[in-house]
Amino acid sequence: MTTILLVEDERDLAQVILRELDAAGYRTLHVVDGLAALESHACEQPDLVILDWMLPRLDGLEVLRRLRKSAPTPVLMLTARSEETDRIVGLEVGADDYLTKPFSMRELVARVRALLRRAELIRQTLNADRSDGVEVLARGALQLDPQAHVARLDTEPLDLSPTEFALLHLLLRSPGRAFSRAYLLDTIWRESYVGGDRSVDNAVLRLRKKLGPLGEAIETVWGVGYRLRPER
Amino acid sequence: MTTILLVEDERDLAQVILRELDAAGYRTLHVVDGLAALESHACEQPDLVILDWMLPRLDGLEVLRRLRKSAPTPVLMLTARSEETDRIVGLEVGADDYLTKPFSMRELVARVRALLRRAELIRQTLNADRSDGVEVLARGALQLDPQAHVARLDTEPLDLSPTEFALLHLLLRSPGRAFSRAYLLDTIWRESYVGGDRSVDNAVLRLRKKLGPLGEAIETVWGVGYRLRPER
DNA sequence: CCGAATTGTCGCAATTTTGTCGCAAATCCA
DNA sequence: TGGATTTGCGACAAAATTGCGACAATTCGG
Repeated sequence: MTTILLVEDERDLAQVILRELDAAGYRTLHVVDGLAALESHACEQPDLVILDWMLPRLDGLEVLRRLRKSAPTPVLMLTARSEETDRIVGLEVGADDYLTKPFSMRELVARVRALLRRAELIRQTLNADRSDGVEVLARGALQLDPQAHVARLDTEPLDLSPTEFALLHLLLRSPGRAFSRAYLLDTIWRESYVGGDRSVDNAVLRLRKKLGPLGEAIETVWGVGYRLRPER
Repeated sequence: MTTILLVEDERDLAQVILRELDAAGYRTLHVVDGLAALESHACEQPDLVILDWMLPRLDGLEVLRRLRKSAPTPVLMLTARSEETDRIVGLEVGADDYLTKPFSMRELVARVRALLRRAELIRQTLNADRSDGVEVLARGALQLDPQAHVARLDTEPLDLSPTEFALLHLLLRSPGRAFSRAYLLDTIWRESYVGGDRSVDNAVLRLRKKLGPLGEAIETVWGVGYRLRPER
């Protein structure tokens, strides 16, 4: 059976989430701090981890970092509102998805399903192309090091804004995949009160400019969004 | 057009909100009590509901509970209290977001937009769920990758419009099955089925052209619609 | 508190897509 | 075969989407 590990210290919220996942047919585990999370993960090998950002003993970011070193288990992070910087940092460390509090149970379950499905697909296709968020990504003369938070073009460092960096990182993580504007807004922007579709356009515009000739590798998928053209 | 149902008994506040939503380009409906809310929701099927917590005749929480039994319409709750317990109870029943009074119109509109966006995203995800939307489909030299949103003919990418892509995707998902024009309009054109049958014809026409020789694989089912001829 | 960097918004032009119409061609049915 | 339907298809206009510059709001150091 599919097992989900919930790492959440707010008891009330945790109760609600557990009941919901249970009802959705998943086996659930629950721990309330970061160290326990690592232990439980090592010993139970859950199929997915739901991880709160703020935790006693070891915060969510650090937990995520360490998880990533041991296994590719998909991670859904829970963050409180307006932790924008943290969010982008989290993306770079390799969380697979985010939910901003407050969120509905309906949405949580939907995301869990989506993540599990994606993980399954990756397992099936043996897609080695999947990055675990800490490895250096490259495409042609372009290179991106998530840990160092540096992108280079022909060894020349690119001066990217946080948004541009996150966008490029996301695109590089899945070359060839088309991202809808809605998905990008939900993944990179995340704050509910910002951004219409035009914001995405502009972010892409600015990134394309900074990438110079390689900017053309970011293709427009008409009526949908954008995609990084795979390396031949 | 996107329709929003506002359930709010304070007339003054309601006026302000309605004006704002109107200015933002949404179609608005307004009722002042819980029972009317359920009726209106059943009959108008709005895309989003803004629901006050305290209402005459049937309180917001109960309305929410009943709404959830009938439809997944996203709900934004307005509440005067900000206690943790209320938040938890609300989330459990399935509210999608909260606003605590007083709030700014700017924020309200932003949240509305975000909720609608997210609802669209969830709809997409669930849709993909139902129809194996992530597997690469193929038929002869033709290949379609839903994730990348790319179709190829002999490894050569085809430049398809959104409608053409959706149509080809649908056909490839069920080779041999005949689709009526009515069904296609309902499935691909969705609510915007302003188009008549001729729109379908044209979409097929354009798709056939772009498919070249393989265009003939899309057969006309006289008096009904179209079908993709199965591979031998 | 001031300047620089970042980012959201707006407007307009350019591009692409899509619905409609008219007529020819094909199909069906008696 | 002949007439009634239905479909194929080119052309055009309307609508939708995107590119992109300009500007404003915001943030962040110093």
